[in-house]
Amino acid sequence: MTKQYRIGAFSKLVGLSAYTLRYYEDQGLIVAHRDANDVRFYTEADIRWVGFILHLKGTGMRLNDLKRYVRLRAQGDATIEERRDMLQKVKDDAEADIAELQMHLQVLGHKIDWYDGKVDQTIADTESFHDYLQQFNEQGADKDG
Amino acid sequence: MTKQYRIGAFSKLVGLSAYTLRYYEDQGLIVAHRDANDVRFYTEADIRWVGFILHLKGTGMRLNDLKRYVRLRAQGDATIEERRDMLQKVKDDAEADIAELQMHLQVLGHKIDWYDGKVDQTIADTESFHDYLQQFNEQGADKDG
DNA sequence: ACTTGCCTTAGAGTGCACTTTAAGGTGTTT
DNA sequence: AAACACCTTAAAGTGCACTCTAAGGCAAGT
Repeated sequence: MTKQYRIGAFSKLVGLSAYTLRYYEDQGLIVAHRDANDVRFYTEADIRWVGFILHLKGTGMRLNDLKRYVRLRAQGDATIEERRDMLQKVKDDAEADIAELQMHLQVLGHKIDWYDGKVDQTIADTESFHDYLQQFNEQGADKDG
Repeated sequence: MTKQYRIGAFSKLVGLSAYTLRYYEDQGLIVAHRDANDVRFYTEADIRWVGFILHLKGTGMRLNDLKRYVRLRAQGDATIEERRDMLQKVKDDAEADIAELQMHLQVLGHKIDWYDGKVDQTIADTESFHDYLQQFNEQGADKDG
């Protein structure tokens, strides 16, 4: 009834190489089904599971943590809180990363503006980027990161 | 007059190991000054330069691109536009990364909410995360990412 | 018959950015 | 005199997540 995919087709579907799918299986992240000839096949549910793995990886979760998450999942509902907390930490970390990234981007943006000023002469030839930056730095800035 | 720092002190100041500072110098990213005994020293201006390098690295710029940037910088004002364009690309890429990250984070957030619902019983024991997710997916969603 | 797609294990290779070691040295401080 | 901070070059090691090769073998399609 529900569609089945062998590793080649599944690979294209989820955007991971067949190598990587076997590697993830080795690592215990995925369990493939097998046909009568021991050939792997995957179903719609596996698409969703790999999709979720990719969301987790996409937020910066490491394979080791992913493995722990999968082990907890296998232990059933008793581990729901622990899994929730894992995800919360991943989320908090990712949000901190974004905040830091945006801080760096702000400086980058100023530098680009400064270059634009140099090119169209609205910034004096003699003004250094450091001096130019001061105006965005007037008060309330921390010294580092 | 202006303060000088040897590699150990400078290392603590900028948060890079002495190894890394020498490595960056090898790679042409930094030029250290030398005293009469060939011992490296750094000044306030070097703090600012390393700071800027860290902003660039912080937005995901690779060492190879950083090297190219530094080479262009050494060639003077004629390369300003090229440098501007490099930074713009780094910025655009980083912003795309953030957008993707936030997309992943949204799913993560939903999963956390779903766990919370399981824990306090506001979500039926039988409801799958996939079904739960559908409500945020009503229309206008692309299939992937 | 041959090609294609899949299977196995074990191990090597890749890319990036460091990080450390080895094995010698100089100069300053305690 | 010993400890400490620094210097050199060249090379090896680390961590992560793949990525690929080797060398064998099955099963289905053309």
